[in-house]
Amino acid sequence: MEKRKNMEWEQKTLTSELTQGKELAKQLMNYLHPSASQEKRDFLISKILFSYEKALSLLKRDVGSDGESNHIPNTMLESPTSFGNGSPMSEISDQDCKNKNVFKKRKTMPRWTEEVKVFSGTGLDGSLDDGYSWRKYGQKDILGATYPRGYYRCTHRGTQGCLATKQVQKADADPSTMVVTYRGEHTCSQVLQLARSSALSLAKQASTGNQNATREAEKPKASQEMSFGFGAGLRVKTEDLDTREDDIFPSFSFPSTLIEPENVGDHIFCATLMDGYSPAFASPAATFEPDYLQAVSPCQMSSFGLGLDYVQTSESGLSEIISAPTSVTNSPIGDFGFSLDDLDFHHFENPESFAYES
DNA sequence: AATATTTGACCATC
DNA sequence: GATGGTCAAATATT
Repeated sequence: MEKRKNMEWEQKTLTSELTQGKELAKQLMNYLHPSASQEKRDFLISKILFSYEKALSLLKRDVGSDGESNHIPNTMLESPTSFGNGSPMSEISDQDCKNKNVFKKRKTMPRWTEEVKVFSGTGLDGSLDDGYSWRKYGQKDILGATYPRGYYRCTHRGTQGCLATKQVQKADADPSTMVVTYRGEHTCSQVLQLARSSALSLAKQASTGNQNATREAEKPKASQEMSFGFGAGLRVKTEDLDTREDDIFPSFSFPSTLIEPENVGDHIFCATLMDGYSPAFASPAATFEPDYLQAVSPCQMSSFGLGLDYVQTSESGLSEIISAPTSVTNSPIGDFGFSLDDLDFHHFENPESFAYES
């Protein structure tokens, strides 16, 4: 029924992504000549990467073998056999499904979440923009809570099947504090593409040493929004790390492959921060090279140059406390003027240098 | 069963 | 018409 539909859809998406990756790779072959546009190559490469990351994301979600991923929607748990032929899940027999050991963990740990507490100052409130576009789909008075909880999903759910959602709620104690809980990963290309152009720009500057080369080029909308939303001096704090292995080293879709596990260990903050976002610069070993194009999520961008602490919460999530401590006005974007283009390059080489703010 | 989350229809605004 | 909010009902979770 509903779940079946969902899974069929995911399989379609998976096939589509893989097919697209294949087609893009074919296209790339036509641009292999040195005379061909490097930019086009870069573009194709990053598109291919994205396609595969998205496909992997779907697979992880579906297969989710023990420890590998606990980011499994409950909707996937109840009728695993309804997967079509060829699907990884079709390998799982009915008996397996009845074996509690197989799915027990998933039952108790439904979805992975990321929580963000946003201490917004006056004037920013719930409209605080995290760079993604959301559509509100519900609101509910929560028992014991003073303020209602708003439910949002990614605008690109329909078009790109992005399953990310978030909940926004004012903190009981402090109405000026917003508690934002993120659920699911963004698989939409919105952020990726916005960020890519900027990353490309930066990479070029770095490689050529020409600071002005692409300055005019792209000021990604996302980073501008971020500067608007978070620019008023965000603060994020880290607190109670969950002890569950899966949560400390969450598996993740996007360019998580770029993080070597050992490096993740060294930077739990970064690893968890990037969980759900793009961890391109999470690893201390991650170098930033022109042909190493990666997406930068708005969250990351916001973290560059702005003190951010992130909070891993008990609910297998990541929390982020963002505060606008002082007078906050609805300053226009330009007032903050923050964008990747304005960042010093060393920020990328020393992720930890900007990650914390004690 | 109670509560939380999502859906889907409807409406408003640009 | 595209986009996004509201709200009751349906569904999922605890």
